Amino acid sequence: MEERVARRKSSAERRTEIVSAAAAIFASRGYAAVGMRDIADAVGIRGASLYHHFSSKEEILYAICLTVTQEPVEQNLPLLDAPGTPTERLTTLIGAHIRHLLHRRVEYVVGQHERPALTGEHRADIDQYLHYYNRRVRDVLVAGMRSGEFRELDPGLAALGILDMLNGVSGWIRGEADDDADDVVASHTALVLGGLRA
Amino acid sequence: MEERVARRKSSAERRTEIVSAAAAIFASRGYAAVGMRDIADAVGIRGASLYHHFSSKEEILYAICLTVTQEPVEQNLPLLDAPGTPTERLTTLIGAHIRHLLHRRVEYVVGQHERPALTGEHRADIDQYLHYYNRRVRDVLVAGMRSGEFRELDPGLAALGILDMLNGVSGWIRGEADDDADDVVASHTALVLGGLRA
DNA sequence: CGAGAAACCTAACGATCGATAGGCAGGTGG
DNA sequence: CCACCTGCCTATCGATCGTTAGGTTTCTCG
Repeated sequence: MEERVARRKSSAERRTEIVSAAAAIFASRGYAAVGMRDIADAVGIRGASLYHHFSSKEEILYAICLTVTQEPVEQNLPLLDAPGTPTERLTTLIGAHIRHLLHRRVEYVVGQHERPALTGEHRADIDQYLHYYNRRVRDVLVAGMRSGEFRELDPGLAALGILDMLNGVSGWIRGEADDDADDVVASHTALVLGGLRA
Repeated sequence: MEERVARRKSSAERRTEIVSAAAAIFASRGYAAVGMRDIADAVGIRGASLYHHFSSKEEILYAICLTVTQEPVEQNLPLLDAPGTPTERLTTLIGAHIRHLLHRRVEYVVGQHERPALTGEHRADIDQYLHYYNRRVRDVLVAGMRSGEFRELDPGLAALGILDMLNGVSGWIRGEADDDADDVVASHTALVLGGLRA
């Protein structure tokens, strides 16, 4: 038996533990319907003790939202700078986006549903990441239209439509393994690039 | 001056007034963060008086969710039964879907964000409408694949992707006039049917 | 015009919320 | 070994929540 006396956790450990536990509860019951005591119960401490790690409930929500806006900007967007045609770069991005979303599924659900609950400053921060991500996707569409690979569509509307389709995956996908993503990545990539028409 | 003494409103008028006022507040601040007194203020009555029209706060949310699930089933889906090729019928549906969404924009925002807050029975009702709508869209995709108009894709995944893209419009569209929808309908229809590729 | 229904009111309930104050214990560096 | 910091505790605050009880005003219809 590897059982030990419950070791005291470091601050960094607790923070990530609280964030992921809160994300799971927020995702299933909604941000405002969850109390600090509910979050505390999930990690085995008392409600008031949460304030040693976060200064408010909204700070926890902010941390969750950051992982689904800052991380994609820092991890997915560099793929758009790699060499290759716009088609190849967009294909790579779609795969990375869906796989990241699968990896942080509950956080995406919270981020998409509870953003209006953020404070002004925090809300502005998150919106800035989202807006930048959107702009970079639009830019690769513009590049593809210039090169003649893509049809002439309104690049802003197309980028919004594509991202809505990708982010919507978090609402219905089951499973968390990378294998579970393969079908969705293949289908959505084909749909975005070629549409339904035979 | 047409100003009259404030006339007492009929029950039916008040109900729709409450629902649309509540939808607007729920959309901007979130369901759980809004109190019955906030809704009452918006229609010029006291918090307790709301209970003469709805038996609970959740009943108001349920009424909002119904308008964005029942109405599309009853108004949009019959278009799929009209004569025409799958391409024509899907095109018609996309236009009707986006225009209905534009007409009930705030209600869509609430319906997509606050569905988890519904009670078991009400939640099941709403999910049933959504599931049926999804199935009918998938069916027209299957019909198109059989006729050779559409490529061979997983029809379930494609239907989910297309509906995510259409419903996502409620998150960023501005304006409520039918003219504002024309560009979005044209762009999204082209994207779904033909994809990005030239 | 009068009676009853309908719409709305004031007042208040128990519960629960986010957050604070102050104390206790266990791990750590001098 | 002791002082200290840190992670967590108990206890509690004031505010606000959804909802109910019971009275008052306005409309409607015979």
